[in-house]
Amino acid sequence: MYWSRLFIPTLREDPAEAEVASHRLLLRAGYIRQLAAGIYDYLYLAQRSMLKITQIVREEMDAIGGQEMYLPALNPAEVWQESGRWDVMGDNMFRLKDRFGRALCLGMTHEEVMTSIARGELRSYKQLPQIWYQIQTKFRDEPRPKSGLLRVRQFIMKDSYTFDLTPAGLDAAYDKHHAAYCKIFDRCGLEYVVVEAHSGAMGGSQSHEFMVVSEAGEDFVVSGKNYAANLEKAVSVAQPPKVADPEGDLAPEEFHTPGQKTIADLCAFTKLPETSQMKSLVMMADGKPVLAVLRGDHSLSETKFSGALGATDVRPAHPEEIREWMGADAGSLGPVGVTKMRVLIDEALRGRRNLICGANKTDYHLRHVTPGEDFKGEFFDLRQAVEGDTSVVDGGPLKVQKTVEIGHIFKLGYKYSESMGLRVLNETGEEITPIMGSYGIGIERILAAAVELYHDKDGMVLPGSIAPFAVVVTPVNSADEGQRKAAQEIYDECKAAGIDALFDDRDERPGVKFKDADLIGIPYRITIGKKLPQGVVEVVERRGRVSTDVAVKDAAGFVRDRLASSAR
RNA sequence: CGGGCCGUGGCGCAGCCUGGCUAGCGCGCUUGCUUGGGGUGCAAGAGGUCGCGAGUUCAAAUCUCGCCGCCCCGACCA
Repeated sequence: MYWSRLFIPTLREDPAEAEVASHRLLLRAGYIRQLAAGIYDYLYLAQRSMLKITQIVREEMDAIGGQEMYLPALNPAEVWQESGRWDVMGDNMFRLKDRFGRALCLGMTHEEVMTSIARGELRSYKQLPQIWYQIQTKFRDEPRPKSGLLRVRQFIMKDSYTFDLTPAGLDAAYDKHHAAYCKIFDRCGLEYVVVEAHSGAMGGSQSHEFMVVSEAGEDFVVSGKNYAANLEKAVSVAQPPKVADPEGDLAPEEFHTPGQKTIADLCAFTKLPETSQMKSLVMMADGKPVLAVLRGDHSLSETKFSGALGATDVRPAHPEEIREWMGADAGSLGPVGVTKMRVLIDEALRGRRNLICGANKTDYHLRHVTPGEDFKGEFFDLRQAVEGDTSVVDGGPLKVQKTVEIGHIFKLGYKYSESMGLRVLNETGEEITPIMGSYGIGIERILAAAVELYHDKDGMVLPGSIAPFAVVVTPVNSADEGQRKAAQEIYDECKAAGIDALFDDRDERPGVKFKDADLIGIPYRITIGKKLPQGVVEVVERRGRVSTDVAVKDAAGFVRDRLASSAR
């Protein structure tokens, strides 16, 4: 392609509204433009990258026996009502009506539609297993779109769905996807971690997330040498208390704490660290109050909490509810004497003695409170892991990092096949319900995550497999006929060698061409300049800016070999 | 949905507080010359309903009210 004929609107300055690196660079390098909050135009360069990414995804999905389809983004309400998700999805679902007033929505994911196909067509065990996938646009009315392509309202997803006869079959399909995802992200040149995750509104049992560590991310991952998990789900060993508990069977004792509301206040007031305090949180679980008691320096994992209760809808109680149930305001709450609700105690408080907590009387607290003795409750692991905890696997240190989710795999179980009536006959002629899995990859998140991982002050440093072009051929002086001619020849040879090449034939100063090539992140640049009379050109690798002099006739071959060796 | 910032040629910004004359600056864009290894230099140009609507005033980019949009923090999040 000839750059002078292309639409690559690079900007000299950073766009004001872009904060995270990938957003700033994708705009500046002319990959994308914004149409509205969370809605982007993918211009030529972005589209080229996306096509390369989707091609990798397609190849690896096909390699595990996936069959590509293309389903409607416009869905009738009925299938979503059948699964129950018409209500569950709430405001996150874009909804509309057709001219006859029929309810429709824009698909957020396609379990329902895939299941409707399956139940209409699959009749026999002989037809299973199946792996069906598509690469298609999804719509989610995010409350707060942000960070460029990282959190948007319309995006492209590879979503696949598996139908199996048995749980063992699902395990195999799940493992195939796990392996395929690793290959996909490896080929895209990403560094990522795979973590245990919770399955949220998808339903189902087991789930893993594929995460790229980045400050621009919004999901937290806890990881150590032999362990990695989503923050909401991670289990860990808490740091020991900073101060040993007072010994003996001391009775709870009320003391006046005017204006001391937060744990930090109490630490200062009592001269005891956070680990000697207990915090009490009133939660509403499926409409009923439940008290959660945690160590002062820990916070509640709502995922673990709802899991412990088997509850589906969990939220913090409102101030009025707290007053109604506890007779005191948040800031003076405690578990002693609480009888009207279940009390859940975090495991980190097991065996502790004579701690401090609220007295359920505004401006009063209790000291010498022992869990299990001075108040009763059920012990569960309820807390979020924190930096400084140690691993339950090997005792090693754990860290908490921000990450971007690029893929997610779920064992769905029978949720959709059951609710939507998918059945096949088995070998003995009995009706059985197939078991399902679902698996997603965010296509533009791969691009955005790659930019987050690989950039420098001059622009993107994209992996060759997903860069919009593999090489740019740059004559330094466009007025120099010899340089131009040699550049054209090298460009032609690159094309003949099957390299995705770009010819910078613009009548620009060399600085402009170099800056633009750096900005848009093309992995290799062949510079034709002052060494041409000696029959030499330079091949500059964007990553690391390594420059190699090569003979004109060897330039295309050199780049081809470098690309081949860096693949995978 | 709560809190905060912002909205002025394509991009980045100044002007607004303290109302006043042809609304400025840098970059980009067009034309000509020039230059040619890291965003050349000179010259001449084009391009703006100052987000929208009401109000105050002799007079509004500037003051007041309402609305819209966007970004950031939080809530939320397959």
